[in-house]
Amino acid sequence: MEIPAKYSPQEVERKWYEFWEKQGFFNSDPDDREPYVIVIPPPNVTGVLHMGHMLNNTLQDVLIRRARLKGYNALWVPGTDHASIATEAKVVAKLKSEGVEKKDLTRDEFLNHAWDWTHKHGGIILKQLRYLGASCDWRRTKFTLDPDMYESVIKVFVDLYNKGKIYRGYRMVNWDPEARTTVSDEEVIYADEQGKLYYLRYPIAGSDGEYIEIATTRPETILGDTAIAVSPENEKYRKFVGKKAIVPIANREIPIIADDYVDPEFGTGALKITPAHDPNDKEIGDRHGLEVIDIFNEDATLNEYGLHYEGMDRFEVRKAIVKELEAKGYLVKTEAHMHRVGRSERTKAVIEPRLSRQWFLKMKELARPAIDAVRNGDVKLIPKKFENTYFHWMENVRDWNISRQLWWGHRIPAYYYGEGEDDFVVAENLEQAVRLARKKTGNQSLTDKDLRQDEDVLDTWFSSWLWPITVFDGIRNPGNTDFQYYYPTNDLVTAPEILFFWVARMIMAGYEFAAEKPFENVYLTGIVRDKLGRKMSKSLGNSPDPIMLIEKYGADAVRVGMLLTSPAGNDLPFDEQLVVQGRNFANKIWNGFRLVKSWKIDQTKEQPDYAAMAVEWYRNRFAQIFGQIEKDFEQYRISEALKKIYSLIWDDYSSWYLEMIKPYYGEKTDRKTYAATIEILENNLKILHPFMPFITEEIWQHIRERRPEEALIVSNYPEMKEYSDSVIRAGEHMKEIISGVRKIRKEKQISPKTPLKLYALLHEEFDERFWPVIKKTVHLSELEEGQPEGDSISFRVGKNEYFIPLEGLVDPEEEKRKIREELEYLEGFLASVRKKLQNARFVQNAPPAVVEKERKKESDAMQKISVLRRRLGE
RNA sequence: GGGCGAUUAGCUCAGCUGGUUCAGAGCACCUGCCUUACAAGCAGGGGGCCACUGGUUCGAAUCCAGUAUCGCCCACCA
Repeated sequence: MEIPAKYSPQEVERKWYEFWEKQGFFNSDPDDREPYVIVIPPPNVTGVLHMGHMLNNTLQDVLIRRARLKGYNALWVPGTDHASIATEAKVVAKLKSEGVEKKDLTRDEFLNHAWDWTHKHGGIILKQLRYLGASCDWRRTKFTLDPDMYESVIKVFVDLYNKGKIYRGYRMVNWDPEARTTVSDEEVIYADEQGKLYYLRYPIAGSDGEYIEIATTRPETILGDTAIAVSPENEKYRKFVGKKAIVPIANREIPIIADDYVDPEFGTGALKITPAHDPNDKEIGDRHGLEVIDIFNEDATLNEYGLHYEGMDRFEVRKAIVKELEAKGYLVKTEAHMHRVGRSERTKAVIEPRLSRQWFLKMKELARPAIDAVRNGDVKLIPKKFENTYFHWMENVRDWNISRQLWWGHRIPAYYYGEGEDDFVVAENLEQAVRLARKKTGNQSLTDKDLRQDEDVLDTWFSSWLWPITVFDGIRNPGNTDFQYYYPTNDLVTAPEILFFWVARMIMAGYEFAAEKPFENVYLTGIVRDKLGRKMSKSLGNSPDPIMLIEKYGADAVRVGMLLTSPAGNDLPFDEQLVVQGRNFANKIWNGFRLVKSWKIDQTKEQPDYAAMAVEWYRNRFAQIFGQIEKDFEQYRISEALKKIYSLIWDDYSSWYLEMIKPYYGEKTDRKTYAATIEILENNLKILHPFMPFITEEIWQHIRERRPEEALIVSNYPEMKEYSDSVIRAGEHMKEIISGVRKIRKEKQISPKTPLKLYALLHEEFDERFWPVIKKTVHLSELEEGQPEGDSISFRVGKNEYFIPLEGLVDPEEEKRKIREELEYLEGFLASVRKKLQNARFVQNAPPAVVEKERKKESDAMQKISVLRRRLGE
């Protein structure tokens, strides 16, 4: 069989993915094994894969594949989120481009369009995950608007309502005038923006030219003013309190009140109060029983309270009204002013605080068990630093506005039968609603025709907070086998950006609806950034297309590239170079395999000593590194684990082990060594498989014919083994000897083909079983103890001295200079050790083991020094 | 404004319970090599006052305090 010198991942990856899926290796059903479960953070149904998903899902796949190899019943549940605001915005935009306005459509018509869109674009991202190698149980794919999911969400709403945790409130909410919906606090992005502070004078009613001066950033809202507030401490304004001021232009009289909220130092010390358009003003208004005048329409144009500005946009009005105020002499001055402006995460529109009737969920009680869970370690956040942020948020959690003025989503199951505040019922369906409404009103003739369902839908997160429960149907049918077996799940891998949106709320939902945490560990990834440290985004165009990367370098390479430099919680500065490194690694592995495969076996040949030793050494080395890798995994140091595997395979296995056992040119290898090498290779493949599933499976299947159920993906993970420190230490010594010889060859330009003699003066023990390995690896003709006659070049490893006789090539002065240099260093070192030992306080206070160590250093250094002195003939 | 975290080689980061397994890795860089697995490679090499200032200690990259810079989160200053 001809194996190409360059590994080409493209067909290989397709082939094995299809094979795995067809064999059902991704599938999981309850059995008597211990389950290991991850639920995917459901991506937006119409989204496409970006670099953040790549990182996220690679991590999940690594964890799942490793668990599968370790014999767990591993399940990774995939799915998508309906993403109400994002998807609706896309559908609205698409319709608009076709000349159709949402407002001209009925709800059903619009939803039909939305479903069309979803069917057309939905699931692309799931297909893309397959290219990455994601080993999800695709049979279990869920969508948050699936009928069973929908039903669960509604059931939860009704339940919470009946428990008194959901209420309707007339509240100040974040209004996105472009999407014409409320958005949650978390969906508002605040940034400092340059604005202006306008100083305006309001005449005092009934006075003679007296006025009070206020400062505002929003002059257009004066039409909604219902008071002027000053600080009660403020001497200057005390005389005005209780009097009335006249709103410019509107010419309405409004009271002047005193309230502690007002900072006498800021602006003019007097504050105009517009309860309809500012949360603080609303609070002040509530305290003082002020009128509320809402001057805006849904799209933030002015309504009839805007007088002659009616119909104009808020920002145009701002410009216009400033001119009018100036013309009429009300404007005192304008100052530049930096202030924080909130914008909608989705539409970027400036958020308008708006009073409206919304549905809220009380959070305080729900938060309590979720706080405890993290505090007592039932749920662990990785890295731990996020716990502080978590607690801070949870302890100051505010009620959650769960209604959205959108159509795409779970429709709020409230049914109205009248116009009154309380003329509604909450029920799982219309039929029940009728029953409840009849009971509530006492009107038995009431029918479904008399009921109107609430027009709004629920916040997307109101369905995703149930995700780990609903994917197993744990709301509707908590007794079912899947739910009993798989819940709670094990690990969750997600971005810290949605710690509150999603993770915290899932923990709350877990305890509220399943009486149990939803997962044990939350691994928070970083943000993928570009080389310049900018967040990758579509608008910047700095994000590579992950699918293109996979096509160019292979999924294995991309996975390695993503993981090489991404410790938990740290941002990942992505550079295509990392993927190149991954690709090169794949090629390295491939060629290592080609080498082994090229060896011919001599069935009768005895195993040479060097090979026996090489095998022993590598097995020990593997056991050592494997232990470290397992520890890294326990601590979710996945990047570290990968780096260790990378170096084990590249350095220890390829550069050392394979070179050590490589048969002499033209010779065959013996059976025993070959078998050991295959076993070693297979173990390497097993620990690498979670990171690079495709190439490992490909090689695994090339090693020998295997039945389908013998595939690597479902094989068994290596066991932890004891290893010999002394063999590993001697191995390091050996590496140094070999490097020493190579260095001399290089310096003296001696071809690797020229045999050399090596003499060794051993002042400390060295495992002599390594001699044959050294002899072979650096092509020695002879190896003797002692010191050679005549000129030679020497080097030192530990306390031992090694010499290569090189008659005529040696410059004795040069040799002496090297020795003196080394002596100098050692003497300096010795002096520093002695200084420590002569310090009585050190000897007294330091632990005996440390002192002992220093003594050993001292004697070692002295020995080395005397060895070198002798060589100088001193 | 409040809180949290970071600062180690040109870049990205390890360095866990203070003591040569403490100054490390990968990439990048430099010098040789197309050596019969791999130039997507091999062999070798240079490079750091561990942000700054103090403190604790026999001993500090590591612990403490302050300063500076950066990042993140939270917050209603018009």
